[in-house]
Amino acid sequence: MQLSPLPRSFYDRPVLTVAEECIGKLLIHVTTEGIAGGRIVESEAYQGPEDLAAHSAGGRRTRRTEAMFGPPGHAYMFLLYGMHWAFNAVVGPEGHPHAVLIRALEPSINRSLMAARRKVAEGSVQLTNGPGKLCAALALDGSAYGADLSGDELFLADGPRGAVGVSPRINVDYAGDWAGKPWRFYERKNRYVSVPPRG
DNA sequence: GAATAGATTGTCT
DNA sequence: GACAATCTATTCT
Repeated sequence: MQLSPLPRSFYDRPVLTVAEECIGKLLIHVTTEGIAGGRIVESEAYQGPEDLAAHSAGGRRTRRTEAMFGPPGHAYMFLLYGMHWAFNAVVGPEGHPHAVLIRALEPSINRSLMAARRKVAEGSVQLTNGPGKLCAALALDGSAYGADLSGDELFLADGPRGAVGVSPRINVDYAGDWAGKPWRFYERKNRYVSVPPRG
C-alpha cells in the first residue's frame, strides 16, 4: 500500500463501478494538524439527473450542486440537517451530475488525531461509522468543497480490498422507486459499517 | 436493544 | 418559511 492519489481516470467511469471499487480504498486528508485517514468500508452511488435521491435530480444545477456537474475527481461537500457535513467524490464526465457518497471508514492513519477531533475513545466504532462522523474525524467541511482529489491534501489511495456486499441506500425513502435501488456498497463483516445489513 | 425528539444552518420555493 | 443523503441523548422496553 502506498499513499499516492488515485489517477483521475479512476473517477471517470460509471458511478456504480466507482462506488463499488471505492470499498477498501483509503480516504486521506492532510491538514496542518497532520495526516488522517481510513479505509472506505461503505459507499453509495448517486446518479443524477434521473436518480430522484440525488441532489442533482431532474438536472437541478444550483450553487449547492454545482461541483457535481464539474469534471470527475473532485470533492462534493454538503451540509445536512444544519450541522453535519458529508463527503462525496464527483464521478463521470463533466456535465453528468454523478457522485459517490462515502458513508463510513475504518480508521487506519493517525487514529489518535481522529479520536481527539471526535472526542470519543480511540478504537471506538463511533469514530467514523457515518457520513457526518467521518467528516468530523478528518476535519472535512465546506472549505473542502470542490477540492481536486488528485492533489496532495485530500485524495483517495489504493488499499487492501475485502469482500463487498450490496444493499439499498440509507435514508432516501423520499425517492420513491429509486430508494430501493441496490446502490449501497459495504465491506462484509466490517464493524465500522454504519448500518449492518441483514444476514 | 429499539424508538423518538431535538439540534441548527445553508439553500431553495 | 420549509426542509435536508444525520448524530446524539433520552426514554422507553
